[in-house]
Formats: sequence, C-alpha cells, structure tokens
Amino acid sequence: MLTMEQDYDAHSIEKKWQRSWSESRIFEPEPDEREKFFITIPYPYLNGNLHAGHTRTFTIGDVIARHKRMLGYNVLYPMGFHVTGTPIVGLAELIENNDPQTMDVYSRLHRIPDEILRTLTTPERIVEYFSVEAEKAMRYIGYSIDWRRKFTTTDETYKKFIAWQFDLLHDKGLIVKGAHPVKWCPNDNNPVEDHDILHGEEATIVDYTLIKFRHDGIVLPCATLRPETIFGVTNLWVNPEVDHAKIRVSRDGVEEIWVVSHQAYRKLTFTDRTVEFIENVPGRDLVGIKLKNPLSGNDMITLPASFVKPGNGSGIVMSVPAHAPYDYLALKDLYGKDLSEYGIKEDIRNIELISLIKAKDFGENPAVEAVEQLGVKDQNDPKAEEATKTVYRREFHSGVLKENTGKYAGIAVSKIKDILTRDLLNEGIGEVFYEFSEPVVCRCGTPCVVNMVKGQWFLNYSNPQWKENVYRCIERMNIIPEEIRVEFNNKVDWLKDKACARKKGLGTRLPFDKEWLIESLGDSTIYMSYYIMNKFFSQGIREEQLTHSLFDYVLLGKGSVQQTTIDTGIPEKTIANIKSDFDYWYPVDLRSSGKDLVPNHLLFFLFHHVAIFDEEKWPLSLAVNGFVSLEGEKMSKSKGPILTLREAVDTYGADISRMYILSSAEQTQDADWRNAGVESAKKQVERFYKLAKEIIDSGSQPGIEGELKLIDRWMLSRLQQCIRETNNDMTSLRTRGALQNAFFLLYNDVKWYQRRGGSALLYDVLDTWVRLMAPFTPHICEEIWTSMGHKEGNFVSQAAYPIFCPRFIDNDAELAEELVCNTLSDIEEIIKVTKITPKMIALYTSSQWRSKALKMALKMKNEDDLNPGKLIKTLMSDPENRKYGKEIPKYVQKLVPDIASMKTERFETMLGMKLDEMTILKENIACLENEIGCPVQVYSADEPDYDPQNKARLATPLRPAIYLE
RNA sequence: GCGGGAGUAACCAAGCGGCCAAAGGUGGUAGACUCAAGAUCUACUCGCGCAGGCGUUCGGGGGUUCGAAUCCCUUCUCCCGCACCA
Repeated sequence: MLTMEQDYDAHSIEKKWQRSWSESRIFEPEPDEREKFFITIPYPYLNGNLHAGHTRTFTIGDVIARHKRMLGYNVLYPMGFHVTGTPIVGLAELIENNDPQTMDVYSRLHRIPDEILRTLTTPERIVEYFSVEAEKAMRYIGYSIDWRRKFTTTDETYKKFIAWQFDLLHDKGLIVKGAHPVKWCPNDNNPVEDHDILHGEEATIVDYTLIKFRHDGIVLPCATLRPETIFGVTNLWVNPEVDHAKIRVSRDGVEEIWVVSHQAYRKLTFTDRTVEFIENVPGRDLVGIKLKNPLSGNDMITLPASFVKPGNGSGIVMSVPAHAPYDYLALKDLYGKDLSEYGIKEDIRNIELISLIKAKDFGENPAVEAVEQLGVKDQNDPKAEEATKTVYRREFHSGVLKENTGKYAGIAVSKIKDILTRDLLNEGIGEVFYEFSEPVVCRCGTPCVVNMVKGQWFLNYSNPQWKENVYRCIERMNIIPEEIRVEFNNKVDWLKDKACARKKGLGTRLPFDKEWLIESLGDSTIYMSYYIMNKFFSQGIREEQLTHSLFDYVLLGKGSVQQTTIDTGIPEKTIANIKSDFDYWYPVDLRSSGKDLVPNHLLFFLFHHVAIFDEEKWPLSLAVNGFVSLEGEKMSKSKGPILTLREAVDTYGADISRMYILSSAEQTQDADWRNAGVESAKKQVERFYKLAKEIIDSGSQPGIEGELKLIDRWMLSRLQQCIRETNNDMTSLRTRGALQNAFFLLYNDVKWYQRRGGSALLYDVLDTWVRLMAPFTPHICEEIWTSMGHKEGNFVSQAAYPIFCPRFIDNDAELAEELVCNTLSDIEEIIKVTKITPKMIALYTSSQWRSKALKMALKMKNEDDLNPGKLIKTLMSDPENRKYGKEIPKYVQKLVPDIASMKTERFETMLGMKLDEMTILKENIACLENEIGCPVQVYSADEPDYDPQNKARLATPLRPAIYLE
C-alpha cells in the first residue's frame, strides 16, 4: 500500500501514473464482448502548439472517455494530426523570412526554443516538430488516448485512403466541376484573403438575380435580391445623367447585346462571361423605351430617376412601386411632370401599381401604406429607408405570393428566391450576378471585384437528396446540447456547393485531376474510420497495398476477402481483422468539438458519412463546446495571447488544469481562463488531497459495524443524490454541473457529516468519491485509490463508476437533518435579531393535531382532493380537536396553499415522511448545545412542562417553536 | 441583413411557473486555531427588523396567472457564424 506524501506534489504524482498507465497499456483497447464506445475529437491543426482551447475540447473528450470506461464500456479514444492546407506552408515561409511578429509569438508564446524555431523553415519540419510536441502535451495532461493509432494527414497511407474517398464521391456524382466567385484584386491578379484587405473585411459576396428585360434585340439587365417582384414591375429606372455601355456578352455559346453602366460592364468582365465593349450610350437615350415584362407580358417603359447609382448592380433598376417605397416615391415624383424631352407622352398617373404579395398587416400596396404611415415626403427623405426595411422585413417573413404569380402562387416569399431563380435561369430570363455587400479594397489600394474562378471542383452539397439524408441523420442523432439541433438544420439548409480543391498547400492530390490538391475540410470528414485501420497499416503495410478494393471491402463490405488479398497482397487474416475491427468500433458514438466547427467540419463530417456509409454506420451523437479566452481576451495562435497546454500543466499540474477548464463554463458557453480561477482550483484539489489523506491516516475502514446512525443514513442518502446528478450531467456533457456535484457539493456534505459527528462511513464515502472524481482528476485519484489499499495494477481508471442506487436514498434521514439545521438557523436568527445571549433554550415540537392535519392534507392532495373546508370538517369531527376550534381554520388556511404549491418531489418526500421529531431533537440536543453554547430542552407542544411565554402553540410540523431565556 | 446565442447579487455562474432573497465557487468582512503568517474551519455578505419576520430585486417596459428570474409580447445591449479558410 502506498503512503500519501504530506503535501500534494502534482508533478511527481502525475508523472508516476502516466508512466504506469502507459506501461500497463490500459488505454489500448481491442474488441471484446463488452459494449464499445468510440469517441473522437477533431484532430488538431498543427500550425502551433496546443493551447487552452484544445485543452478544453480534448479534456471534455477524455473525461467522457474515462467516465464511459468506468461504466464498463470498451472505450476507444484515438488522436491524429491535421496538417492539410496552406497555413503550415505559410508559417514555414514566415519563419524562413524571419518575420518579427511570427518569431516573437512562436518563441515567447508557443515557447519554442530559438535554436529549434530557426530550423522550422519547411512544412515537413513544422509538422514533425509540432506532432511530437502535441503528443507529449497530451500525455502530460493525462489523456487516455490509444496512441498506437495516431497518424498525420500527409502520411502516404492516409493519402491512399483520401484518394479512395474522393474517387468514390466522384463516381457517385457528388463532385462536380464549376465556377465559383471569389474576392479578387485585379491589380495583383489574385484572390484576396481577409488579411489582404484594406477596407471591407466584413464584406460578403451576395448573389443577385439579374433579370434580362429585352427591347429590340437589346438586353437591359436589372440586378435584384427579390426576383419574385418581377411580377410587379411597372417600369425600369435609368439615370439620365449617367453614361452607359453597350456591350457584347457571351456565355455558353449564347451571345447578347447588353446595356449597363460602365461600372457594371467592368464587373461583368470578371465573371464567367466574355464581354466586349461596343459603344457608349448616354443615359437619356435609354429613357422612354417600351418593353415587355418577360414573365407577365405586361407593357412597361423606362423612366428617368436620379436615385439610380451606376455602381450598384447593373446600373439599371426595375421598379416595383406596389412593394418598394423608393420606386413608389420616384414614380409619384414624376406625376404631372413634363417628360416630353424623353419622348414620353403618356401620363405617368396611368401606370397601375401591381401587387403580387400578400403580407400580414398590409393591404394591396404595402409600399404605399408604409410611405403614408411614416409620412415619407419623397425619395430623398431619410425615412424612405425605414419604410423600405419595414416592408421588406414583413413581406419576407409573412408574405405569400398572390394569384397573379401563376404557378408560384401560395409560395412564401422567404422560400421563393431559389426556386424562381432556377426557373429564370432555365428560361433564359435571368442570370446570377455577384456583388459585394460593401466595397472591398485590396491592400494595394485597388478596389476589388468578384471574380469567377473557372474549372473548379466542387462537393455538390447543394444536392437536395444529399441534404435530405443529412437531415435524416441529424434527426436520429443525439445532439448535445439539444438547442443546437436547429442550428445544424439551418446550416444544412444554407450550405451550398463547396470548392474542394486548391492549387497550393499540403495534402492529397485529387485522384481524377492531379493538378489539384484536396482541400483540408474535405480530407477530414470520415477519418475516424482510419484510426481503426491505421493500427494495422502502421505495422508494416505499404501504401501501394492500399487499393480501392481494400477500402471497399473493409469500410463498405463490397467484394470478398479473397479478392482483396489478391489485389493487395495482405494476408486474408489481416484483412478480416481490419474489417471486424471496423465493424466492431464503427459508428462513431460521440464526436465532440468546439462550436467553431459547426458550420464547416461537423457539417461535412455528416455529409460525407451519409454519402459513403450505410445508415448503421452513421454517427450517433454530436456535442459542441464553447471557446476559451485568456483573462477576458480572445486567443490568437498567430498574434497572441495564447496559453499552451504544456504551460498550463507545467505551472499548475494536469489535474488542476483539467478540473479548472471543465469547471469554468458549461457546454456552449465560452470559458475565460483566469489566473485567480486556476489558483482557486488548485486550492480545491489540495483540500481534496488533504481530506483524503486525513481520512486514510485516521485508519478509517471499509464497511460499517453495528447500526447506522441517522447522520450515516443522511450521508449515504446525500451521496446517492450526488452520484445521480453527476451521472446525469456527464451523460449530457455538462462537466461543470458534474464537478459541482461530484466535488463541491459532496465536499460540503462530507464536511457537514464530520461536523455532525459522522465518521463510520468516511472510508466508503471516500472510496466512492475518488471514483466519482477519477475522470476529472485521474492522477490524484489513482494516488488516493492505491493509498486506500487497492492493490497495485488495480487502477481507479478501470474501477466501476458509482451509479445511483435508490435503496440508499433516505428521505426521513434528510428531513430529520433538515429539521435540525432549520431549527439551529432559526435559533441563530432569533439570537441575531433580539441580541439576546440565551441562558437556556426550550424547543416545542408540533402538537398532535397539527401533525395530523398535515398528514391529512398530504393525503388529500395525493388523492387529488385537497379542499380546506373538508379538511377543517374532518379535523373538527374529532372530539379531541374541538378545543383547538379557533386555531384549526387558521392553520388550514396556511397549510393548504403550501401543500397545493409543493413541487412533486418535495411532496412525495413529505407524503412518505415518518418522523418522530421529539426523538430526533432529543438525540441532537448535544449538537445544538454545542453550536449555540447553552442548555437546550425539548418539549411537546401538547404538554409543555415549561412555557413561560406561551410559545408552544406556534410549533408546526418540521418547525418547532422556540423559547429563548 | 440573415441565422444562432446571451443578459441573474462585487465577480464567475446555477435556476427556466410555486420552500427562490435565488445552488456552488471566487472575492470581501468577522471569528476560531496559531507566537505570527499560510492553510483549515465557522458565520455573515440586497435593505430593514429587540422572536424565527417584512420590504425591494433577476437588462428595460407591458401582459398572462392565485402565483414569474422562469411563460407571452415589445424594446435595449452584448457575443458568435455568414464560406472555400483551418
């Protein structure tokens, strides 16, 4: 048996147990008859050392893994390293160039020794260095990871696996070729990334629908975010003061002549259209043109408007006066104006507004109503903006298309855009046109444009069937916390095709188009299965043996062992083992991750699983946790501040760091790592250590001799409550709540138990307590565990986790304890208020009739028939009670609402209550006397031998009357 | 703009229709132990109260209810994501 050191030395304890775990290989699971639990955390991206954010996410994973393991599951918790993509390449360049900020941050904050940092000038060296460091760090903090399965995403074997995956997706038609819009600097002739941007970092690319209105072989395109309003277009707006460009536009073999603003012409040259300038067209030449609405066939005309800005959209605007306040105002401004200079003779008043949306709280013409309600004067009135927003918002949320939209009638405005745009595209009436939400300027000073990159490979996430399967997957999954389920569904809905290959960076070549590299989010979607296979691959299987047929057989069950052996040269037995391992471990039981990965990695993880695997291999649950900041400041890998995992463990120790990070915030909430907070966690752990040592040193033994005292039963009961709550919290990954129960509340209860003279159960309580805490602070728990006499090799990490045992719940013991506590605090309060120093205290327990009344009331409520009148009558019918005739109704009047409003749980406890208050109080006289410091006497209110102030009549059940002398 | 989330006592934070003036932890105050400090333990920590009580609180306003921190409406403030980047 090990003897605990006097003082808690985190580092020596932790080192010892880490070595012990590693030597005994207890975290290297193999399939067996137990139920399995496969938990994975996204592998870290290695452009720096692991930091506090990783610490939180990985520790959650480890705590869950340890909890499940102790519950009897066969748990697999593996880890790998992600290096695909450009940042590591970029970092190598920065180090090569001795970039001052980078060198500073990486030496000071990532704590890389200078002589090593200087050598990290290639991506390979960076990957090598950080992967070694990351593994060391994860071992230092005591994660129960099976390290036999680790890999890096640039391993040749991994690349074979990724190539297989992408060939498969390609064959399934889920990878398609297309063009996609990027922020582009025409001067640098390059895409701009966020850090290249001078202004407009917030800008997003918005997809407008371009509606092509035709006149005499010429197209006047209008860009709109609301293509459905095309049904309500009465005219187009052209700014007569602005020069326009007539251009030849061709795409996909179709050639058209367009007229747009010069700015729009320039933008068009960056799209996937071929554009050629023909001539300049003054704006006024475009006014007064007659055209037809391409959808409704209505006659329309172009009208002059000064509000039209040539830099927005195409420079030509469609007018929907029934629904757009600006259009209505501009139209009204023209009423009665002489437009003959544009060759317009018609009276503008004859233009009829066309209403096409029915929205809540609006009548026929929402724009008119909004303008009138807000009293907007004209198109230059600032309130016009407000009117526009109001109409837009209300129509978007509650609007439905009217009959005059033909086959679209009845569709909600919020749903119509995609449907209609697709139809307009197909009919050649519309096109898509991208524009920034705000101007974007490159660092070089050049205004940026949206450029279409051609020949790009996409994962076809917009595919409705694919999405349908993902929805189904989410529906049957356990999402933790449940509130984020809706967010997942929203994100699936929002997801469009995703470019999945680039030209730069580390990674795997696209197998069917070798000039492209698979992008990092695509090669990290189903790699959890690779952990299972890699245990075999790393034992001498060469990459050329990893044929498609091997993966087909192992992961999809296609083909046969025999054929796969012929293809790969891998023995049948090995292949069969790989497959049976896969079938044992898969699917992923829980994937837990930081919330930043929701709209990307976690989504793709689901998409790829449903695309590749059979339903029974789809992931079962997903959990998400919040970020970590440092003393209120956001962390940044490249700029700081940053706290590495190593630094935290070096400073505070593994157990303290683990406990602190998990106790400081729950689930999706962000945690703030604060020095003061860790310091207090340190105190808590030390206190735990001391108390455990004290209990062990006192020679406390398991089991109990003789009868349990009330306080023992109380302790057992409380312990069960803690066990129940801790397990409940763990099941939903509420680590903070779990610690609250398993540590703080239990600690207080144990202290109270000791204070009340309890001692018999200390060993057993500690035994349970150590197991409750083991997932959180495993090292110290191993130390205490062996010190308690558990044999060597008998790890607490493998002990049975305490589970709730209802037979130890003792409501009476808890109520009795409550009675004593409440009585004590009542006495203390009276002392405080009256400032009396009592020489003697008399307690009077409730009179019989009140106890009866309470019982009766509880019974009535139980029978759902709680009725004050009836209760009074019943009580009065007992001749014994007659003498209390005046008090009974009073008491009942107070009692009934109390009982009526009781929580179920409390009610049930009360209902089953069998307490003899007199005995309990008498038993605890010593305790009360000790706490207050004067003699205490207990009487029954029915026959108080001594009651000078007539207090006894105030006594009620569970609340004795008190007299201070 | 769209979508998601949050606002609780000095601070972090639980509670999400009724023993809620509101768990737990920090910090603070007082006391015990100690030569002293630390650690530990005990009490108090919204206000008022010479008998266990009362009054005002849970971003602001309004409502539902016998009863609201908890439900509904409205308003303000803050955080996160909006893509080809890990």
